[in-house]
Amino acid sequence: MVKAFLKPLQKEEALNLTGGKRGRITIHEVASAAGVSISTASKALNDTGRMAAETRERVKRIAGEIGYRPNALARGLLSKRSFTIGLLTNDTYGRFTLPVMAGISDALVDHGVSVFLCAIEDDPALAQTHVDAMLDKQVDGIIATGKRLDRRLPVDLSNLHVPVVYAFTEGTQNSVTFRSDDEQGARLAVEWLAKVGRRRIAHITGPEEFFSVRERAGAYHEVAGHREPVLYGVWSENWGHDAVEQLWKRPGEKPDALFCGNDQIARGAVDALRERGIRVPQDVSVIGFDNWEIVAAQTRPPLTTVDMELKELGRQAGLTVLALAEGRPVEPGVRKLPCRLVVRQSCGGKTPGNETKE
Amino acid sequence: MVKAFLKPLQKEEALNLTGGKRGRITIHEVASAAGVSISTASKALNDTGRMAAETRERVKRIAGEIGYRPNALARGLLSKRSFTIGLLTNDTYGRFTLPVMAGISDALVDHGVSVFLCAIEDDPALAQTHVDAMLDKQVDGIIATGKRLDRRLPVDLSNLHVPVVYAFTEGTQNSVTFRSDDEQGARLAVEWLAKVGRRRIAHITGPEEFFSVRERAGAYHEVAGHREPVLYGVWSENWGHDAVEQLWKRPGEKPDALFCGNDQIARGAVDALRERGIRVPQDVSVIGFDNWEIVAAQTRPPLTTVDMELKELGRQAGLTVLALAEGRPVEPGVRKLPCRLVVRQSCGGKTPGNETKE
DNA sequence: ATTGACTGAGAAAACCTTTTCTCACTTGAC
DNA sequence: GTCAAGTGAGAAAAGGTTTTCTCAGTCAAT
Repeated sequence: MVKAFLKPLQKEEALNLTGGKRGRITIHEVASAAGVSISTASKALNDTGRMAAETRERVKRIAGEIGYRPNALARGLLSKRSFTIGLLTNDTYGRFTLPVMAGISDALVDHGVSVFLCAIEDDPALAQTHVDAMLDKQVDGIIATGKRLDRRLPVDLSNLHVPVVYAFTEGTQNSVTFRSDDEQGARLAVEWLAKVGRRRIAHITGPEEFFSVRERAGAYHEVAGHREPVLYGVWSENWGHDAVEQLWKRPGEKPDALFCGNDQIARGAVDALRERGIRVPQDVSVIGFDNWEIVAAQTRPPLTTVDMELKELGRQAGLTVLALAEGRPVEPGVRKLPCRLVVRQSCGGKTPGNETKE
Repeated sequence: MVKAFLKPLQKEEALNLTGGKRGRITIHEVASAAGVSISTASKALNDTGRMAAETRERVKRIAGEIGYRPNALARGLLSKRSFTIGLLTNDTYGRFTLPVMAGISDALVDHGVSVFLCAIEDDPALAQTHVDAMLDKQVDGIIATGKRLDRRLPVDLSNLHVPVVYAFTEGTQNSVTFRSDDEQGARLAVEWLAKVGRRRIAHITGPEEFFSVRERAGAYHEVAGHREPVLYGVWSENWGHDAVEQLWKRPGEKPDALFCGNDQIARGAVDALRERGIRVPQDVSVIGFDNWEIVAAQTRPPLTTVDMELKELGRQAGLTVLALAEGRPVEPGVRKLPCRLVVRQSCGGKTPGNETKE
């Protein structure tokens, strides 16, 4: 590769950019190129004020020609709007944060809003540092997101003077919180199993102290109708594997379907069934939760599962924080967004094409 | 939940914040509270200028008491430094981006730098929109990252007037690019297999058009010494599974070790071996690549694999873009960062404790 | 010819900091 | 008692933009 230092290169760049004058093109350049004052230039570009249509057009044309772009810092200083929001998350691995982030970005990019992503582990000091940095940079709002519905971020966001929206994490009093409707999602799963003809549905899931685990288990009991005990455990493939061992060692009738608390558990269960020579989906149907592509789509057979629509959740959180930033009224409270069933092959039933979204 | 609208709530907040005067506390408030001019206040807070030690202390104390925080927009307008950088990625799933992001953030948070995350799918228009938005916001620099070493992002960053650093994606002439040393990583893997006593090592990997696939295969040939053909395929568990079928259907001696191009392939291979009644690691050692925890740690047995140290890569990219932003000279070129072997159980050999980092 | 309304455009203030320049005052030396 | 040097602190400009205010000029109506 080349040996030259980068410093001189930058100088070259600066040179061929504005022909000697350092820095970016400002509205002053536009004004003088168009032969008007900066106030007129500003008004022309923003479609405000009064002026001859010809003048307005000329200014706009020239601005376009010389590649003028307004300095958002200067604009923000005056308007008190930075067109920037902060996304705070303690989900290091990004399983939940990334889809949420994608949704936020998707919803806000058209409004010219950019997103600061701040991954605070579970470190209160780090979290505070990031929040302070964001506030210093005059973010228009903050979205807090996490990996668990029933846990708070390790930082208090309740008395900031910018709006805060919570997504997939527990919010404060009088805040706006978006979360998935786990009850409805679980119902979707169990109803699907019933629809494909299953009657003896077992439920293998995560730790009972998770709120969403209890909600899903509640819906399971309600829909399945029987009093089959729920197998609580951890969120791992190993647990799914072990739970199947337990179930099949028990005397009496075996289940003909497994509703698993997440895709990893489902995957472990599928593996255990195969090891026992039980066919999925012919002998037993297995359904997961999360639609974590990397797990659900790669399992053999690919998992039918419940998608929490996190991207949509992010989209709505983004639009809401924007609304609050613009002073539009928003009703506080918890908003539950419906889940969606993704049919693949692990339950049998009709598979309407390739159901993998995005 | 409560029925009240959020609008009046915000007003309340604004009220108890500065006692009637809307908005944040500025240096004016500090100055008048301390009985000095704003210039003196500024100099006191920034440890510049000359003044009585007592004055400086008093200003600082009062600033702390009333909770003054300088407005980064105003500061940036003047200093032409926004303490903000942009991270551009086309890795929607975040497998590579998240660790890189974590490293960047980790390295820069102490310098007061925040990071805009922009996920451009592979959409040139979206990418341009995001780049423009970042430039408008006066980012001090941009880091481009991707999911493939030998592919460019769908946007030209070569003539920006802010520094650009490439991480885990192909850069332009005279740029700074950070990437993992796949050759060294592959050598690490094969040498480890040799060290645990394996001699007939096969290599199952991804598509040959990937640069990193060719590099790893090259190192494999070199270290393994023999002319065993490489099995090229795709990055999926299914391929790992199928490749084992192929290998074991072939006449002649079977391999006693598999070096897999990524963890997913390794996982598929382990599954296939188990189905054939071959024990891992007693009969065959399997090693992966990527150290994707979710795959590597959940496989039974957990995979020994190669970690590309993406977080460190991000850290260095962050520090480099910062250096460039501050005008410090940086030698252009491609920097290869060494990989690290993560020993779990799929190869046998000694397992020095729990080797999962972070 | 005078008024009134309207039009097009510029001057200046404001946003919040930092930095340079200036100035009044003190002190020590001759 | 004058001068030079040094000290502490404030005034003002700058950064790029938006917005309000002002003003000169035009035109139609009286």
